[in-house]
Amino acid sequence: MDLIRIYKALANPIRVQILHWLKEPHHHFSEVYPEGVCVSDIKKKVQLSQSTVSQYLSILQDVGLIQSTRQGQWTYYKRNETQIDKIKQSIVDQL
Amino acid sequence: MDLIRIYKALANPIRVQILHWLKEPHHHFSEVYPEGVCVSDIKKKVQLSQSTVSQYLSILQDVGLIQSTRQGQWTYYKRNETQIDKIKQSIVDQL
DNA sequence: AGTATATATCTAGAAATATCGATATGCAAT
DNA sequence: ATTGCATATCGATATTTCTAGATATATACT
Repeated sequence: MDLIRIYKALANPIRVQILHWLKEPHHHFSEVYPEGVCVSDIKKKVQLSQSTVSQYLSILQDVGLIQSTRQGQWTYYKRNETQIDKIKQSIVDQL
Repeated sequence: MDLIRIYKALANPIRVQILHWLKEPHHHFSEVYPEGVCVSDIKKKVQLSQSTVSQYLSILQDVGLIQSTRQGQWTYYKRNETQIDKIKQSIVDQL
């Protein structure tokens, strides 16, 4: 687990915001599937282009904070709580 | 407590390294005072210029991870464990 | 006063990150 | 096959971070 890359992923307010929304998706998105929330619904809530949102989600996924499921033309993203718990533990241990 | 600024401060391997050395300063530095370790001793261990090291320490201090004590011409730095514990708690709560 | 040492600050160029528009890819429906 | 979405990727530019050298500041010692 590369903590530096994780800190870099978290060093952006929008990415942290997205992570926060996904904590309680039903409070923040109208359409929530077991696989998560689709990119365009996340895009609606941030004032950023589709390409930026897609990249942000990739960055979060690359370090394990979220996971994706492709279904047809949609990609659903949700938090990877198991991994997040490991990351938290690692931060607490290492910091 | 501004977590984004904290994540930015931590998004650099050298700064994290310094923080780690200061966890057990006696294991990593020959001269350790109750006020901490001086800048030039830290500089000796990283292959970076004095100005960069000084700036890195400022960044860490600005977000509360370390604290400094000026004594004569020396500035000693050490971890701010109280604040670090609060930061850890905040990360665990927010993430 | 003059010199040496430790640290901080300023300025600037290089490297990395942010961000967008355009394009590509893949799927769905006609 | 073609059209229309949803998402991903590419290429370019703007912004931020990294990093060093030069300079400033403060202290210590002759």
